[in-house]
Amino acid sequence: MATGWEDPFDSRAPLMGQSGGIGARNHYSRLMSDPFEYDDDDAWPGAPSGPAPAYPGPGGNAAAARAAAGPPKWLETLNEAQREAVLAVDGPVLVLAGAGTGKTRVLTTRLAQILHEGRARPYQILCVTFTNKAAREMRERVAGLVGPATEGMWLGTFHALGTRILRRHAELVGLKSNFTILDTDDQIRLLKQILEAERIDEKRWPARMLIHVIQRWKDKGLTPGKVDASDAGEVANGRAVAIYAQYQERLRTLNACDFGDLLLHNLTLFTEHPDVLQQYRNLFQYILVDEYQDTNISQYLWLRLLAKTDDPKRPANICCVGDDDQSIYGWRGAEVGNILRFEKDFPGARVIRLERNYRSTPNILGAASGLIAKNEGRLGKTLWTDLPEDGQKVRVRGLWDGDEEARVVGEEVEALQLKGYPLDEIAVLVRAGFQTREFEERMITLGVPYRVVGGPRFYEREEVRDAIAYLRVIAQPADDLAFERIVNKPTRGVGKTTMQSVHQAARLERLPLSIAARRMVETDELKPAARRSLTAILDDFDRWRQLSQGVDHIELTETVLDESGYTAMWKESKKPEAAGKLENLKELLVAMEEYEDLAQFLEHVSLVMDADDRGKGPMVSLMTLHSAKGLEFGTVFLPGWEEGLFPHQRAMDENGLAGLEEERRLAYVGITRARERCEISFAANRRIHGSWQAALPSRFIDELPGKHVEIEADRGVYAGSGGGAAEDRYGFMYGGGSGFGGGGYGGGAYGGRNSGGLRPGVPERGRDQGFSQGGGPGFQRLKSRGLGSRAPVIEGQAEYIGGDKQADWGEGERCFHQKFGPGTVIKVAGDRLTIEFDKAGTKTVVAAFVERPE
DNA sequence: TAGGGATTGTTTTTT
DNA sequence: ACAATCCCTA
Repeated sequence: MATGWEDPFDSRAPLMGQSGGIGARNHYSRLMSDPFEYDDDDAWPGAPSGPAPAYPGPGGNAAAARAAAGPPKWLETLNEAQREAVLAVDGPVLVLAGAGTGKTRVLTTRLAQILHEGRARPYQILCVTFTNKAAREMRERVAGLVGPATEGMWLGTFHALGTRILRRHAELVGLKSNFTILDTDDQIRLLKQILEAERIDEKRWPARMLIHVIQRWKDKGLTPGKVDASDAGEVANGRAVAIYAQYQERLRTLNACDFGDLLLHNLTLFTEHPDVLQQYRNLFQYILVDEYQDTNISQYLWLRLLAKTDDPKRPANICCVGDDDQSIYGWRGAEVGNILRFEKDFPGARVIRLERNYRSTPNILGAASGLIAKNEGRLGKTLWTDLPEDGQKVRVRGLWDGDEEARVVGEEVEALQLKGYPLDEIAVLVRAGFQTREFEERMITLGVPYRVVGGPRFYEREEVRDAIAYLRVIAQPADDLAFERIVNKPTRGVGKTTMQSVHQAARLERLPLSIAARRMVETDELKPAARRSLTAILDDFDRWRQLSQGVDHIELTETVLDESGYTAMWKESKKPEAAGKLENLKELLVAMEEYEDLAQFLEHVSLVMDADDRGKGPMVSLMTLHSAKGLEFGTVFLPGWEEGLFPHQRAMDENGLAGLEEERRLAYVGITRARERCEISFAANRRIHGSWQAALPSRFIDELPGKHVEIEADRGVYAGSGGGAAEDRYGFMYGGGSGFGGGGYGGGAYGGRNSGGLRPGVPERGRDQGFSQGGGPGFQRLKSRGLGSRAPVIEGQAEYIGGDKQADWGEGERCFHQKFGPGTVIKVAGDRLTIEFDKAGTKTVVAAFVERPE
């Protein structure tokens, strides 16, 4: 260590045997018993009283000179609280950053400040985010402030950073450093095998559910030995812990990790090898954590291990940024408690509140604040803004059913579009993924470009995963899961029975599948046909492995996909999605170019590779409230605010008040995404799982403070269809007038199969029953009058949007639509095509969305 | 071994 | 309604 400041992990120096004397060991032994005790009261070493000693900067003269040149200009544009958060670099700091208060700005500026002052080298900074996207943005923004000085910074997701560390020390936890990272699919397949061997009825204890249980344990930092037996209860006939242990065992033999392991093994590594922990503690002089409210316990423990300094006089330089009001991931193990107990963990911690909102109008802010105030157990913040204009009130609209709701939103979007309002400033945020569908269809018929954010991720698609599986087997012959996945895909006569015998042999000889298979084909154990097929594919793999030494990973992939018959399989397929799959395979090759070699690509594909965001041009965004966190839009539509859907019934059933409060935070997140316009809506009738359900307006609507909200009767929509009752209906709804449709039905919980239809009952909350109707005949009548039929509306508007261009299509021509599949054009009107789809029925769509068939 | 008919469940999502 | 998965038969 020449300078003492090099990152030992970036030089290829051997890692073990450094530091970690006896004194240190005692110190750690105390620690070792503690990290897994989440509830203990053990406190962190306190911050020293008085000003923290300036940390001796390693940056040398250049940094000193920069520091002497006066405060950097970026400080000038910060408000007081922000500046405080940026400058408080010594000691533990918790930044409570409300929505739209410039959180990212503070984080990035703080990083820049640390680098600028020469307090630490980039590699001495650990900065953790939750998503790759956040990490990328952060890096870009910091680079924008201080330039290339960010190189080498440990900036990434918990998992990416955990992986980086784990690869360095894999042997210490029984892995090899080239371990594979499994995704959910692989996990389930593996678990199924274990369940089968254990003779556990998969019907009664589905692998999906058990993997969830195991995951939850991992989230808590619990290895099989640490799980409290009573915690497992009756799950899997009381054998859940044993299964967990076996699962871990199998992972180890496969030289694989699931996502949870990436951190869990880090915890094991750090507690069992204090000298290793010591190195990282020495290394990381500053730790920054984004979205702290979303950390789970294992992440918390990881941070806690790393943040603790060996010198009790020196405080941990850890800065966590978060917002308890935006904690919406409790269901996947996030522990709001982490943020609530920060001051206890780090006595003397400074807590800085960012409350000045730069995003939304006073009305939007007021509505959101009023709503979130109904939650208990908050750290408490009061967002404020000094915008002079209150802006438009938050509009709440009650509508007849989901179709109408989608139509109204569609119309508004269209109106905004005509006014020249940029489409990418518009978002429709829904509670659950399936809700995007009706809006999608609406946008298609209107010809409004849209994008669904957060659909299936690119690398999760079947064809991409298959292709990757081939590569994984090439890179790692021991990768059984990958081998199994593609050994008979395309079908090549290596079926279940063959694989069963291979499995058996593999288990007996404790060999990886592909090795066992190689041995078997050299004997007479298999039937000749199976033996021939299996030999062929094994030879293929041998050949490809050879090839991988000679050519780059792109060429290799091309060859493999071609020679394996995989591409041919999709080319011959008649499935409507086949063309898209081939497209994705090409896309994969393009994506691979970003990586240097196969190993690097494989590393990133499971951790980092994002969904293809090749959406071009301005588009309306459709997404769930969860995926909207962190984003902002000029106009936000929030449909589906109905009891049972939002708040979601299951959230309440499974988590009671805590579940409800998380739903409320979700609503808060939704509203605070909007800068100037926020429109909430709910429908009286909604079709869920095929059957119509009457629904009550969400309780959250009641909770919105009246002075920031306007409840709107959307006349016109029903004019002439409901015998004049429509307008009254809405007046009554919130004004307490007389009823429509007789009321009396309600209870809008969405039940299962058997609750189909409407059931009599009294709304739970004793509210006015106004808006719940009985569906039935009246509803049918409405539908048949054309409320549900789209054609008249569409054609009327086609002229506005489509102009006079005649689409280049002829009637009777065959065509293909990304969403609806193949079909036949039956009518051409301007750029609108009416198409009879083979599967999806007859629809009118914009020609631009339609392609020629292959 | 493969493909078709029955069965089943259907919140949110990152890594 | 719908899709994914499972089981069974050809």
